[in-house]
Amino acid sequence: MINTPIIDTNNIGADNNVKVVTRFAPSPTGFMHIGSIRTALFAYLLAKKNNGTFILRIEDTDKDREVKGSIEHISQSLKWLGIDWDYGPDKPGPFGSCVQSERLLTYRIFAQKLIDKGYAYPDPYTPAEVEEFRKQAEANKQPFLYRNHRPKTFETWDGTKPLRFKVPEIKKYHWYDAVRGNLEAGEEALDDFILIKSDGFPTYNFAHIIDDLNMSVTHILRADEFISSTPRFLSLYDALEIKPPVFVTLPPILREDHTKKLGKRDGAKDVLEYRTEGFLPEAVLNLLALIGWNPGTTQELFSKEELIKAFEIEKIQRAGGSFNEEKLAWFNHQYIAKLSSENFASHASIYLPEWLSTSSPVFKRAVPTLREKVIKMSDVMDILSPKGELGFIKELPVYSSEMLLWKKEPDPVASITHLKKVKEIISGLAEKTFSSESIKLALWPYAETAGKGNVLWPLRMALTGQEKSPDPFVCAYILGKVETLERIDKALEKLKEL
RNA sequence: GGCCCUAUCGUCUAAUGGUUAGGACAACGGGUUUUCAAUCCGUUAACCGGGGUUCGACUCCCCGUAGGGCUACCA
Repeated sequence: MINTPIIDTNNIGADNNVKVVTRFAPSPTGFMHIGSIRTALFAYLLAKKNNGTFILRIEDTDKDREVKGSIEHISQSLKWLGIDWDYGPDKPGPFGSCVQSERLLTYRIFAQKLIDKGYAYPDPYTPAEVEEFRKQAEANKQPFLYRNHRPKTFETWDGTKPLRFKVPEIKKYHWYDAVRGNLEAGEEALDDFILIKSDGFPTYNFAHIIDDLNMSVTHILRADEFISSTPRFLSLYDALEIKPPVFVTLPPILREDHTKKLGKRDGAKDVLEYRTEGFLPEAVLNLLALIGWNPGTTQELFSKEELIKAFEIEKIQRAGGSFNEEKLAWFNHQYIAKLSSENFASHASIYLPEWLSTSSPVFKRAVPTLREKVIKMSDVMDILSPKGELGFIKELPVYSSEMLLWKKEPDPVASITHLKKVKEIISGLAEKTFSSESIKLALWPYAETAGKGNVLWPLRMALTGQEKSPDPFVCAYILGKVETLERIDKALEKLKEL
């Protein structure tokens, strides 16, 4: 028999009066993988789309892997992206704590229930003995199944040995996944897995099921490595006589060459590294949302609110995708372009060199240009560095007088004439209305008659002394009238040397 | 070894039996331009292979192939 979805996978809140509850359940390992964040995002979107509840649950049942400060790290990562939770480590729910290490009693209670039903027993073997069974099976090219070694009679569990689950019925399981459809697995997928470890902590396999039950989770969103273990979960659901939630399996995020899953060693970054590099949360969120999901339209740019509105389980993809930093850069550029001057300044502030503050007039005049050129916020460092496109702002670089001559028509005498005329025109401009537009407007007629290259190249070089820069009008505006005229004077001196 | 999942341009993806296989990033070319960038316009580029089913398959089925995952007192 094939299980059908228990409830409509979308719009449950609206249709069935059942409140959608999703959760993101990371382990505190100190690293927030981009794929984990994608899982969190989808869980969040599904909950919010249905006016449901999103829970952040910390699965800290493995003391060896735990890294101090991880909860703070996880919280910061999610907050940065605007993925906020209704219940979390800082905010217990009606079901109690959202930190598994603080829920040990609950797992004990359910463990006892299983023992009472005859579905759990202490593992009588030493780890070495179990390992031996495993090796034997491997040598015989057989799948290792602990249940083949299940003791005939069960001892009383005193808590010092691992507590194992006794699979109620060995059978082929069929189940429904909201993304993958009908799935199945053979009997070898079932085994007497460990419920509670000898250190008293539950395993993931056990704890997450109890928590999802207690927290009334309706949809489990998770990566596809859990498909294989789903029969185990189902057999546990059976033993506990509870209905499983809706399984929503997300496609994996692979390396760009698709040779393997994107891991730390393949350059997978912690999500907060993107913040450090100057990516906006909107851009990261947008890109992530589009890996493994899309609205079926040609829309690419989505705000968080638009994502919530558009998100549908049916549009989640089955095949694995990859995280493309070039596209992230494009998204980032889009979002930076939309930033107000004030917001741009606050984002840029930490990357600014010491000589430039966000409150300085020069910076304010440079903002539109910076905003246009920056791909990621940290780029402002390069752009403002001595060799950067706006490096000339701090001070006029040393340049040779020959550079003042336009390559196509190198004429010192003409250049002096042009620069003098340019100086005269700029001098006549009012400081109040000094803008790149007004400067261009004033200079343009002369530049057109005398030749744009002849006039504008020497001017740009006089102001910047460098090969690459914005156009001379912008440069003059950013420098201000006084500085502009000073630099032109210097250039005129240099030209006389020729 | 066993079990499971997946397969459209280089990348992210659309298509749910009938399309000139669409969009985006990247690449390339062009317009604009004193330079670089930005911007605008355009071009190149894909149904993993083989069998079925069907009047008709990217779409459904089977077999290969390739990739991924699980096979822990990790999650």
